[in-house]
Amino acid sequence: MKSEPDETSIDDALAAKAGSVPWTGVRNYQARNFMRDEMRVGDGVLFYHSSCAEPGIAGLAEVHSTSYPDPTQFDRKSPYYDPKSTPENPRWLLVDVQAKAKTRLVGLPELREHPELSDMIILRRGNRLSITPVTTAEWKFIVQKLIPKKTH
DNA sequence: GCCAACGTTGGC
DNA sequence: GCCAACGTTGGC
Repeated sequence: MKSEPDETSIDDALAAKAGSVPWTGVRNYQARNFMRDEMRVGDGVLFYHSSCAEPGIAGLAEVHSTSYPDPTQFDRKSPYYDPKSTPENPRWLLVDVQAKAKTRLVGLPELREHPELSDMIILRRGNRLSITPVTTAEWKFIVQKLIPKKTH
C-alpha cells in the first residue's frame, strides 16, 4: 500500500493514537475493489513510501478492519471530497491499517534487482495503482530475505 | 519540473 | 460504445 510520507509516513502510522490509521483518499476503483474484495483482517501489508526522495518499502503493517465508507468523500473541505458520492450510496471505501514495524528502506532500484520480484505489479512500467496485491512468494522473499529480522 | 502512462469524462 | 481531451500519478 502506497503512502506519501509527507502525508502519512510509517513513523506517523506507528505513532497513531488509535493504534491504526484509516487509509483515506483512495479514488481509484481497482484499488478500492482490492480493499473491498480481497483484503481480510490480519493480512500483511508492505508499507510503501511513494512520491518522495527515496521511494520504497519502509515498513510492515496489517489490515485492521474490513472496508467501510471513506468519510473524507463527504467532507466538502477535504481534498478527497467527491460531490457525486452520498452516504446512502458511497463510492469510496477504506480499511484501517495497523503499522507493525519500521524497516530499513528497501528502495525501488533494489526491488528491481531481484528476479524473484520481477512480476510485482508495483514494479511494472507505468504502474500507478496505490494498492496492489503481493503474492505469498513475494511477501516471503521480501520479509525473510531483504528485511533484517531485528527491524521487525 | 518533466513527462510517460493511464484513468476518467463527456460529446457524439 | 467510441475516443479525444483532459487530469492525475509518480519516478526521475
